[in-house]
Parts: sequence; structure tokens; C-alpha cells
Amino acid sequence: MKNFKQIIANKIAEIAELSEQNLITYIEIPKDIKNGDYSFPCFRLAKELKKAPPIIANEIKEKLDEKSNEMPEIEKIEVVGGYLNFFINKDELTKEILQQVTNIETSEKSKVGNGKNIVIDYSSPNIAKPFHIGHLRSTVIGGALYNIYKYLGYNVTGINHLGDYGTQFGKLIEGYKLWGNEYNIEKDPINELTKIYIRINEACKQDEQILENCRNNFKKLEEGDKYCTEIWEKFRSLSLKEFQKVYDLLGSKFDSWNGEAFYSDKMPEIIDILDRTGKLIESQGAKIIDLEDKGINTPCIIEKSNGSTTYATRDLAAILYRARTYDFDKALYLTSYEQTLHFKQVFEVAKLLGIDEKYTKGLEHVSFGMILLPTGKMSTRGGNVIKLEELLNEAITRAKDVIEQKNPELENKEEVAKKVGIGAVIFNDLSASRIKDEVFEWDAILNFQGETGPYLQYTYVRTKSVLEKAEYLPKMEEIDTKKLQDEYSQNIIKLLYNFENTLIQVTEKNEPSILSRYLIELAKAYSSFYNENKIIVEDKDVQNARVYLTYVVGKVLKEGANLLGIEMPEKM
RNA sequence: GGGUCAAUAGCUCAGUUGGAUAGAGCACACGCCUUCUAAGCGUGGGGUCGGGAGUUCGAAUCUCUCUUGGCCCA
Repeated sequence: MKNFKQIIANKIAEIAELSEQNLITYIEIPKDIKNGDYSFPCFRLAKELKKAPPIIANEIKEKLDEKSNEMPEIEKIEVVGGYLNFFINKDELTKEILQQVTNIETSEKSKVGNGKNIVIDYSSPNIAKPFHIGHLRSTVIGGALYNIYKYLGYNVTGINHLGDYGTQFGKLIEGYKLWGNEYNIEKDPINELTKIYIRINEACKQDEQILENCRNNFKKLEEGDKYCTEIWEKFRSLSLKEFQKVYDLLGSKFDSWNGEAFYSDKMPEIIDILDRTGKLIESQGAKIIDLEDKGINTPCIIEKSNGSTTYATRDLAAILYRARTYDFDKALYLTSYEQTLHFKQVFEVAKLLGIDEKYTKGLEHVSFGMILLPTGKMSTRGGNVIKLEELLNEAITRAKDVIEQKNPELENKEEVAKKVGIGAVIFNDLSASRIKDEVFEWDAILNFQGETGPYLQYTYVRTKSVLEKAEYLPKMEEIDTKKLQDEYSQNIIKLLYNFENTLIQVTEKNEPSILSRYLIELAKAYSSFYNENKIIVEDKDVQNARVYLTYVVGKVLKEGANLLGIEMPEKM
């Protein structure tokens, strides 16, 4: 793929005797098409050359014009004010892009990641607790990043760092011991376990002995007691079965399910390492690392006064394990911004573990905003949670209603409703920047109009419909790209050119919404094109060109949506 | 109190490392289906880019400060 920016920078560098590296960062893409495909603002050269920007622009243009035979890609250069505007030869550009998109599966994209190792820690729900809409963002954003890194040739490991450890299991075991036969946890594990959990908490408040038993259970669990371990494993596997229903709906996949419990025997080593650095100090009976000199005025607690470990210790053990096991270049943690301080502390303490700088530099907390209910924050104890399964099923039901209304003759309504409903939910979560909070409202999430998942799907379905009508796909070599020089086609061409670059931007910022916005732009551009241009026409050259453009747009829309975790129906 | 993130149209949000006249969707009004899916397309109204100061040829974007709100703090 030709890099037009590079070509322009290269030529200006020769003339202005400046470094190509600098110039390339100056070159920008004008918002308005009439200002060309690329633009070089000469203002910043004005000072050192001691000339007015328009004069500089004119001088560069003159010299560039002399070399025009060296740059067949450039059609013309215009000076507007202090700007030097470059117009790329449309024919050249169009051919280049169609070629690239045609071979999208085998393009050079895989070189970008260069086999670097990326570890993504996402979803990570708590065992025996409801899987609610608060877990959606981690699952969906993490999943999208997983797909995109992989697509760009990174070697990605997805980890579901389950919350399957902690004193609450001592309580659950006690509750199960006492009243296990009263609850049908096989049938409805999470709801029943939640009931037991609430009940045992009440009991603990009233009876100190029960609380003591709970503590003992957890201790026994840690020591590998057979009975406790068996019950714990039962809770874990029953919960996972429940979670799997949601993961199946969302299409989430993980390479590792090692949760907190997995690191339970790996924490003594962490404490030992930290101890030997001399930075692990006693404070109010707890073992802490002071981070004041690192600009973090809250110390990191490694071991509590009662001798139990903390989330921080477990995360440190995970870092050490992952560095050894996956040799990661980047390790991403997908959680809400509530945990910002926690990860700041952990990443700082990780520098004391004696691991290579590569690892500590690769740690990154990818934080996102919270999902709030119109009434405020969700809370499991308060009982005001919306379960993910419930949301997804509602989405499917609503999608089915729309299908009945718009296209009652459609085959596979169930399957399409699933893709559309889930697609709407996923896209809704990926369309705004991560950091934004989201107030949960059914009508907003399950809206199928405007900038939504179903809009992308609908546009894709239209491309398929056109291809079906055309009955054949012309060969790339037979396309007369001159037939694609209208404003609408060119708009699409330019967007297609940006596809790979968009994906790279996503990984640079760990921000899948950049891809979401891009796909909306592409779908809009195609919809305008579709409305303004008849595609199946008398003139076969025109038809071939437009059908082919339709084909590649469909291809990119589908590829892009799949990367976000959204499936495309062929009809809807 | 300390730290941190945010504030752009009535609502939800874009705005690529500072660049040309700040853009979408929803909502509202109007127009477009005897021809490729109207879950669509087009037109229109609507802005003190939270306030102020600064840096710069140029600031929604960078710096400082203030205001409001979210989140975190053994």
C-alpha cells in the first residue's frame, strides 16, 4: 500500500532541506475535500525562513511542479493562503485502495503486531454473584481489543481473572453446610447462592460463632481441606456454567480462566521478594509498601493485620506469573475507573519484583466509565441489578418485534433477531469513549435507528442485496476506476484507505470506539452513495465499478463489525 | 482534606499529534418508496466548546487558575 503522506513528505524534505520525519507529522488531512487530499501548512516554517507563509507555499509549489514527473501520484498542487494543498490522482488512489481491500485477508496488516505478546485481563466476574450489566463493558471492550490486536498480528492471550477467592467463600461454604438442602443450587445456582450469601451474612451479624466458622472454612479452603475444596469447586463450576450462557450470546472467548484462587499458593513468593527489598514495612500491624515518594500518597497494603492477603498481592502474583508464562510486551487490565488507584499502586510495587523493565512498562490499566441506573449506582446487595442475560434476551425480543414489523417474510428470524439484538447492545457499549459513564436506559440501548449496531448491519445487508441482484462479481482488473470519481464514491474510497490506520489507532489508545465511529462513517458514506447512485444500470462499465465498490464496502463493514464482536446477518 | 477523571447543540456524543467556516445521532419541522431492503436518504432551525488568564501566526485541543460533577483514599 502506498503511503501518500510519506511520498509528499519525502519531496518537500528534498526541497526545503528539512527532515522527512518532522514533515510527515506536519502534513494533515483537510476536513473539506475541496482543500485536497493532503495539506501542508507553511505557517510553522515562516519564522525560521523569515518569510510570509503564502510566499513559502508558492516557492515550494514551484519547485515541486518541476519535479512533477517524479510524483505521478500527485494530480495537482494548490496554494490557498499559507496552505499547500495536494490532490492525489483519483485514478491511482482508487486502484490502489480497491487492490488493497480486495486482498484484505492477506494484506501486510499482520506485520504491525510483529508477533508481540499481549495479555488482556477482561470480564473477570465474581463467582456466585449475578453477572450483571456492570460486567458488560469489560467483557465487550476487552473482547474487541482482543480481536483487533490479533487481527494486526499480535499474539494475544485473553484471561478471565475470575473473582473466585476470598473470605466470602468461607461464608458460602458455611451457609451451604447449614441449609444447603433448602436451596436448589443445581437448578438456579447464582440466585440460590446469592440467597444463601445474604442469609449467612445476617446470621454472622447475630452469632459470633458462625462468623468464626466462616473464617475457619476459608482457612481450611486455603489449606486444601477436601470437603471445603469440593464445595468450592462445585460453586465455581456451577457459576461458570451460568456465565457461559452469556459468553455464548456475546461470543466471548478466553484462553485462560485462571482466577484469583489460582494465585493463592503464589503469594508467599511475592511477600518474600518484597521483604528482601527492604521496602516492606510494618504499619498498624499490616505489611505495607509506602509510595509517598512515587507521588502516591496512599500506601499499598500487601498483608492485612490479620495475616490475610489483599487484591494487590494477588495482582502482583499474577503479574509475576504472566511475565514468566506469557513474556508479555503489554498487559492490559480492563476494569472501571473505580480501580484507578489500585492499579497505580500495584504497577508501582511491581517495579520491586525484580522483573525486566519491559514487563513493568507494559502494564496498563484500560479503565472505563460506569454503568449507572437512572436511580443511581447498582448494588448486588440492594438487589437493584439488571442481569446481563436478561438484557440480552430483551434485546433479542425487541429485535424480533422489529423484524415482524419490517420484514415478516424473513427466514431464520430467530437467528437474525439474535444477531441484531446483541449487535445493538455491543455497539451501544463500544460507540462512546471508554471513559464516559453510561446511564442505563432500555430505550437508549435497544434503539435500532441512527448510529447503532443495526444501522451497520442494515447497510451491510444492503450491500449483499445489491450483489445478489447483480448476480455476478466483476473482476478487479476489469474495473474502470474512472467511473468512481464522483464525490460519493471518492468519499468511500478515502474511508477504505483509512481502515488499517484506524485499527492501529485503536491499539495505540486501547479505544475500540475509534473503530465504531469509523464503521458508522463508512456506512453513512455508502448509504449516501446508494441513494444518489443507481448501481444496477445499463452502462456495464458503470455497473461493474459500482458493484465492485459495493462488494469491498461490505467486506470492510463485516470485517470491522466482527472485530467489535458484532455478527452480520446476510438479510434482515 | 488529598488524589484523579470529566464538562462541546434541548439530550447522547465525535472532533486524528494545535490549523482553514466546531460536526454527527436522537428529538423537532419539512421533503423523498410503480426501479438495488425507508432499520434508509436529503433539507432546516439550534453553540459564550463550563468561567477567566496565558503560550502561539493560529486554541474546543497546550499551561495556570477558578466553578460544577463522578470516582478513589488502610
